[in-house]
Amino acid sequence: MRKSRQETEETRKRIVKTASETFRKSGIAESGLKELMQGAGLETPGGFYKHFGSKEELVTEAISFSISDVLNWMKASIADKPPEKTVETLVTNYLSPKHRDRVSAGCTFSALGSELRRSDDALGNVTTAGLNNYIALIAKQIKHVPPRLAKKRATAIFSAMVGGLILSRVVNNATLSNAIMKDTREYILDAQGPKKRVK
Amino acid sequence: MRKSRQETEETRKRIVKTASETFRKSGIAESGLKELMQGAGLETPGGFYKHFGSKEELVTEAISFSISDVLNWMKASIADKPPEKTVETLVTNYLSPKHRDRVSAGCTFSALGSELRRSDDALGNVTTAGLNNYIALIAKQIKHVPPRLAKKRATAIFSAMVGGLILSRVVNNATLSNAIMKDTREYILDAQGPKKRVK
DNA sequence: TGTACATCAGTGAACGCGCGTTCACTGATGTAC
DNA sequence: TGTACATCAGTGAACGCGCGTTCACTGATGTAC
Repeated sequence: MRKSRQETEETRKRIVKTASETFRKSGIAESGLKELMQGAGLETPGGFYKHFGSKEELVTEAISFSISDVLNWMKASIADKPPEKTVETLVTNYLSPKHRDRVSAGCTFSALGSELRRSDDALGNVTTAGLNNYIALIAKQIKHVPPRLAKKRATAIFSAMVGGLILSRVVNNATLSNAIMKDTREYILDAQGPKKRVK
Repeated sequence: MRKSRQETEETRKRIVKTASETFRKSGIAESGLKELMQGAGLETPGGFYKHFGSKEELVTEAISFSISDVLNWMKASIADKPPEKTVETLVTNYLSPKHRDRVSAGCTFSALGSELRRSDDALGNVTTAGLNNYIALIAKQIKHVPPRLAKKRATAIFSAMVGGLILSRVVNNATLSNAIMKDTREYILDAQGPKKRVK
């Protein structure tokens, strides 16, 4: 039952997309190929190897996809905002119950941060390049500050965003979870905001 | 070859300690019982069930142990410091190459953050209670500010610490890794410090 | 205090299970003329 | 444009492997008298 070139290409894309969502939701080691292939609409895991050489190869591609996907989502979210509101929009959307509760469509670093540490070279390059893009996007929104300092601040802000989201998901308690997001959001926006802060 | 009560107790403690280190280093799913038992000095995995009912039970106890252990390490690190230096000490030690490179002895939230999300009730309670203790410890160091605000700030600061450490470990590039820690450290201490900040 | 028996920590082999991967096969698609 | 053949996406069963867990067994430790 050979498939047309277009169908083959679509299947491949579906496998990558499904994998990127399943990995974020359940973890990489916990996501089996059988499950991934069924999620992509295939009956059996055997067909996987017509598209990829190994699971590791899919992991690299799926992580790369999800990192780009979320970056595009961030860019789109600020496209129609006035320049002085873009940092606030990025931070508020990131540290929101909606993002927290949609792990499978959310930020890769928050979803898989502690697993990506144990990655091979190819995947390490993908995550490193991806992180640089996120930092650069945030840095570009920080005005009235030299670019070097903007980048340093953007790095710290993204650290707080990732840590806040991870902790809000670890916790057993809805009130605490919301408080973590709110406190982190306000901390960033307060430090960032136009009003003076003393001490 | 029955063991004495004291030996049995020591073996149990060794299993918990080894497991807490191996989990942090390699992940929970990736750490097999055979490996854990050998790390604790036992020949075979069979003896495990004389100490624990299941792997899940050990996971809960090992995570609980490592969370307390790191909290004690933090408390000890500031015991001999003047009050106005304790926040700086906590942040600087946490966001340091030494901590980054010693995953197996380091903070549980940074080492396993994205895996702890998928935990059962018992483990969820342990991590939630643990996180509250970390936040309380930091909050107690923030002087000249009402306790409610100190707790909010401590929450955000710990988010930044965890996120910064995780990102510094994900990255492939030593320079970037060090920059993430430095930028996050300075961001926190600058917002926290005694000198005025405008904008 | 000494002896007889019960307990149980740890061994080592085995269990079923799901994993990633391989492979013979099918039959629609693509290619050559 | 039509026909004959080659290609290959996907199926389904099987592979070896390591997982968590179970269990009969051993022999030193603990208990009872």
